[in-house]
Amino acid sequence: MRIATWNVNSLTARLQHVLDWLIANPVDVLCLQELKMSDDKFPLEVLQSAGYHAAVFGQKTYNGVAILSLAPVRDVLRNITGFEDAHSRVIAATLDTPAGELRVINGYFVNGQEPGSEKFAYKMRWLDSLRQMVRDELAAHERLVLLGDFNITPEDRDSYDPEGLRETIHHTTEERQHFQALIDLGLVDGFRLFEQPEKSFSWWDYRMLGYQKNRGLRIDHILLSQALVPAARGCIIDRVPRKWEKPSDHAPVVVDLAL
DNA sequence: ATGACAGCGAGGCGCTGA
Repeated sequence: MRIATWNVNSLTARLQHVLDWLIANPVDVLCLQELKMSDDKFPLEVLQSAGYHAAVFGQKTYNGVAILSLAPVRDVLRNITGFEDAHSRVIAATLDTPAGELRVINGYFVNGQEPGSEKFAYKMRWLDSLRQMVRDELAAHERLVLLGDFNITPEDRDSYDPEGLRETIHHTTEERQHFQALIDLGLVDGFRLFEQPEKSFSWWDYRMLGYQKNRGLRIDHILLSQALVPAARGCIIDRVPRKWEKPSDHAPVVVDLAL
């Protein structure tokens, strides 16, 4: 089965891209971030017509996440257990596969704006709470995927300018320690299980011809629990829709699992 | 230090994103 994550930067603005991409890439699961719409605006019928079930956690204007799945979803959780959050940033669900159940946690991680800011402090608190939730989820679900827009470059090679951007947002030691702490729970970066081209990124700034110059960051990730690693067959970033007219600034990331 | 894009909700620009 194939599982994908894509920050669409408004599902209203990107619905046709999502539908077109799904026709070309009929993945089993597509996790979306930055819906920027309330639940009542979610285009459930058109996605059902495309064959997908959906679990949605929307929000007007900002944030919002959803899990689309060919298989029905159950045991849906919204936001981080035990963490009061005004933002809709996390949705978790269980799917049944031929090989057994699979837990999926889809996150739109906090941006953080600038180290030292109140938003950065919120990002750190949010990451602390997320880690506790993932720890508990892993204890309950051996086969688990944590994916989404992490807003963290795990390593220097995940940035177009690691020296110039050192200790700026997405590049700080603190953020990278949080990423590593998630890995230390027993997760593996699916993308790095496989040989990848240098300068592989998943986001490019709209400004200053960022995409054309490949000035990007790899901040969208798919982490696999140890039990899933033997099933991993590949992981790619699909840059194709980033070249479409009026694109999201993020590209989809797709993992192929032999499940 | 600032702005460059884009989307949103206003409301004829400001906020946020990364």
